[in-house]
Amino acid sequence: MINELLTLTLIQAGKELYGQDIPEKIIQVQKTRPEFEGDLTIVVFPLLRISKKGPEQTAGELGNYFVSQLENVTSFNVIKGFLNLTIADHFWLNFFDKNRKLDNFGKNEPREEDPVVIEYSSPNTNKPLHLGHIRNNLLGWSVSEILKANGENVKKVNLVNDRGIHICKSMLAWKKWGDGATPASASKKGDKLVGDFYVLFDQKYKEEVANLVASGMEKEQAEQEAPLLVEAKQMLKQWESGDEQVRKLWSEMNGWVYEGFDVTYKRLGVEFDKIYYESDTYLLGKALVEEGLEKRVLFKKEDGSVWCDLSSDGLDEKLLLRANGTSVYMTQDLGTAELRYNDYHPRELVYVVGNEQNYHFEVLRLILKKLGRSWAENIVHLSYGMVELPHGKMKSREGTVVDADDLMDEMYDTAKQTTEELGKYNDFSAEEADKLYHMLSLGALKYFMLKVDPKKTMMFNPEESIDFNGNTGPFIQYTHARIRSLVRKGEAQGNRWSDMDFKEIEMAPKEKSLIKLLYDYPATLEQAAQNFSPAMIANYVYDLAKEFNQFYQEITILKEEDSGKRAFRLALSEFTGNTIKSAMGLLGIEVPERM
RNA sequence: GGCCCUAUAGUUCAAUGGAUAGAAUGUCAGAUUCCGGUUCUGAUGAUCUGGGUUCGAAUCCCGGUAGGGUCACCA
Repeated sequence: MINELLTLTLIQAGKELYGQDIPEKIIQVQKTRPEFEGDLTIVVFPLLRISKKGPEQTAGELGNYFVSQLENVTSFNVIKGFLNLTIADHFWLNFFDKNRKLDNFGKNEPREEDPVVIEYSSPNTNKPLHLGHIRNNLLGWSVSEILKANGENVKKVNLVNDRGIHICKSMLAWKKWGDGATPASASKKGDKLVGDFYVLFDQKYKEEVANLVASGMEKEQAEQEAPLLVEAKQMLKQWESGDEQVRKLWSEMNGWVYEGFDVTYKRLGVEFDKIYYESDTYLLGKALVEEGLEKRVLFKKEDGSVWCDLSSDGLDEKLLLRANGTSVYMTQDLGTAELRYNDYHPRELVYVVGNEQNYHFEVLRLILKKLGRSWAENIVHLSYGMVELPHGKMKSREGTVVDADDLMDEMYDTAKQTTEELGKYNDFSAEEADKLYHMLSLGALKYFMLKVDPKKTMMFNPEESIDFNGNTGPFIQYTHARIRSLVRKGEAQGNRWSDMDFKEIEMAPKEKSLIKLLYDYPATLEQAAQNFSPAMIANYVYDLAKEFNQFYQEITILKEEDSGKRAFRLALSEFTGNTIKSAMGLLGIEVPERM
């Protein structure tokens, strides 16, 4: 890497010119802004205390040193405190030649080490997946791929919340009013069917509460004592005590939900190495609570409930077991974390969970530490922002929830319509066309959601998300298709470039800037991995596509008369296309050969 | 109210403490003897507010304003 070389040389310069050690921290090597001459820039302001001279003079002395010491630095210029270095063409061409044919350009070989376990998706089984889950799933999947590409040993896991009062509500509604309906009989996805009964429960429950209030009961009491809720709670108890009838219905309805989820997951293109179910793990947390009581990390109140006192950490008391001995969310999560640690001994346990649960994870880590689990420090909460709609938050009561399947359907239709209007490839078979529309619609959706910094709340505008112009997935997919078309034509024309040597070629400015951008891919990938940020990849690949389009617009390729230049440009195009494909792949986005 | 997070062109997003804050979209004006016009070029337009630290602040610190999250024997 040229940056490291420059850094080392600068340290050497500090010794030779000023007799001092330059701390690496204060060295800043950055890309030269396009409006200035040069390729890489060293900011000299921080070095003034080493040189004890003015910025211009320091930069000048350093510039001379670089040129005299490094063959790859051909010239320099100084503007204010910025030392702009020009890197030799043969350096860029050498990079180009060495990397253009690699199929793993920018990626690292897998390292043999303890895994990074990434939990994402984590659905409840009482309702279908919606827009919020989509951000979660896309993020989790993409971050996993980015870490893998960076050489990490990654395990993707899902934690399904398959037990609790919520699923009992759906079950109860189904028993009362379902009339034996199944996904097959209702012609409905299983998750949708179960979700419908959850909604139905809520309606009927509210009616009951309203009636009770009308007959004179206090609202609070009515909410507690409504027969439906009492019955649902009863059902939960039956579930916990292993009642055969309840368990049977529970398995059956959850089975429907999983079939439905599988369809959505498959369409989204996500998958998992292992799926945990809370029904299997919720008891483990109780063992940890026992341990905590013995170690006096936790305490029991008079009513039998168990708590953790976190006031010395600036937080409140946290409930871990209810007075009736049943476990809560935190209890389950403690157990799941321990199980997962035992399963994998991971270097890092990453949880892709919305930022509304920041407090939860702070507490989780604290309690595990108090229990003496040193690996609690390896818990990383990849906390992402909420997805908002132009008219505010999604609210199920107001019917503004954007359903995942519906959204993908709409995007598919738009992709189809847009492509048909252009009418370029009417020779596609129905099957090919279907595949293309799928590719484009998911490309638009995934790119739209992943290009935003995960930490930030994002605005989801359905109309803009299916746009095909500007900073969008289809724009990049189009660029790729165009490159592939170019390459095919280049080959058909009889050009051959794979074994050619381009070290002596003279680069046009647009060619050089494209190569320089390609050079950035490995470092970008590394940064994206460090920051768990698919957005960095998305922004990079957009820049790359744009840079290519400028090159393409400005420079003749197939009609270039010099066969060497023609081959070089085709090779550069092919390399760019491959890098676009690679980067988009990390976002879970496929790119077409034709569109 | 306590704690946490956020605030950048009309809008949606960028910017390891570094040069004149970049894109997209919108609006206006242009480009094709061409290799795919879902492209390219130009114009327009922004750091919430007041202090502080620094050679240098959108970025770090303090106060204010506005918005969001969270503080359940829900998950």
